[in-house]
Amino acid sequence: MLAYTTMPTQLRSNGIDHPIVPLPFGPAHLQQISFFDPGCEIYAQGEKAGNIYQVEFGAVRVYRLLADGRRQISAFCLSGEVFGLEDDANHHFFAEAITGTSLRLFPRSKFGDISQELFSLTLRSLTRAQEHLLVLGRQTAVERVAAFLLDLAERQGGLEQVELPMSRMDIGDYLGLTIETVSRAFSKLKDNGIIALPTLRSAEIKKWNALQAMSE
Amino acid sequence: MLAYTTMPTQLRSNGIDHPIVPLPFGPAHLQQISFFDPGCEIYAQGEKAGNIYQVEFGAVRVYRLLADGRRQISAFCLSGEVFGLEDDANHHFFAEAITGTSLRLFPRSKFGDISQELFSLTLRSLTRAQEHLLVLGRQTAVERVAAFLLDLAERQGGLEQVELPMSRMDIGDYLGLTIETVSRAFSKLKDNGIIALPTLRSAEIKKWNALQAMSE
DNA sequence: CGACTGATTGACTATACTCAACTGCGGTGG
DNA sequence: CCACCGCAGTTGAGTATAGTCAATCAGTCG
Repeated sequence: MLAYTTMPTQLRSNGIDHPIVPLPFGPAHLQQISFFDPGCEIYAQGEKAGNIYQVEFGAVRVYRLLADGRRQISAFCLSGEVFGLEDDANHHFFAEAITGTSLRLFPRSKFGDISQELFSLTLRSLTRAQEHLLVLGRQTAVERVAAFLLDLAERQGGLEQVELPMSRMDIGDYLGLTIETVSRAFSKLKDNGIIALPTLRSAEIKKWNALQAMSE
Repeated sequence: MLAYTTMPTQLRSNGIDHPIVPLPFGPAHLQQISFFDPGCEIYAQGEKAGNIYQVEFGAVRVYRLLADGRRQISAFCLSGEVFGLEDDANHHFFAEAITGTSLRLFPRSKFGDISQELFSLTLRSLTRAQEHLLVLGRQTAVERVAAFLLDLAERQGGLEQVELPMSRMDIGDYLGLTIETVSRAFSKLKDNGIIALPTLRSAEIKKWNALQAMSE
């Protein structure tokens, strides 16, 4: 549950990392790199928002909580992806490392003008959130899981082997489902031969077309 | 179902409009104003995205469709609010006027640099979408309707009289519910004395605290 | 090897959906 | 001005999907 400023080498490779495209803004000497253990908090709701974060390797969940503990994960961030953009001085969300995670920090205050790149990243986040609204508002459990797997597969380079750094609980809280329903949806896809589940934390897409059809 | 470039005067006042804050970017001579009849399409999914739109008066729904016709409304836009921001050359969503609506158009191509204001608007849209994820993913039907009414009330200036320019179908497609469930939720809130429904297209908030409590 | 945690499966329940009947508001025409 | 019509909305009954609670299984780490 600690953040490091030196790199614990055993964290370097977890199978799902690939070369990232560094963010094109901000002078390099202003960028700081930090390491987070699994479960480690990156920022909390209400905290002052000062940085933008890019994942070097690892995975991050960004989420909100209701008073009674219900949780909605709004995004998983993988290598090369960016989070921490807020419309306010304070964070409205929590961010936590899922696995051992390395982050590149960009202090907002040090930016001069808003770059076209930063704007594009924000628009991409917006589109992603809006697409996810369709999933949560209008899709069944199996459709949500199918769409989730396709999304992850695409973000990991389109390989059929998909790594799942997050728990079933995380997936449920992302898809608006319980862990049992997530599990049943995985089982159904497996029973139909559409996916295989070689380990708990990976999936193999066997029938892309069928999965695509299920996600609509 | 038509768009005008002159103003049909009978559309001017529908009770929910208040003075808007004009967008602070773009020279005035580049801004164009258009009028849309109820149900009129403003843009379609796949269409080339060239403009940003600000609502002068009226109301707009922005939505996506699944192949089988299931619809998810990602946002309702009221006076002063902005939509049409896309991360791509083409629109990913549909936008339609709900009531008679006047829009101020800002051609993207005519902007020079990305202004701080435009960036802020985008971040606000992003936060709004992410907050809505929590509603769709983790709240019950009554909680969704309560949150919806509070949100509308706040955006209309915090008055207890809330105008509902959209149909129950629209509300359902925004909240991920059927019209029947929306109707039952309204009735439950009414039966508990939390709201009144003077007409089909308006609601009166009687017990703010109770409504707030129901929305969590 | 054993204990612990996370995941799966099963049985039952609750919430929201579907289908259908009915109500009432709003608009039109006599 | 009132009566009628049509459609949006409401209400009811039955169903289906996902949630809850509980038991079992599997993978991980001492």
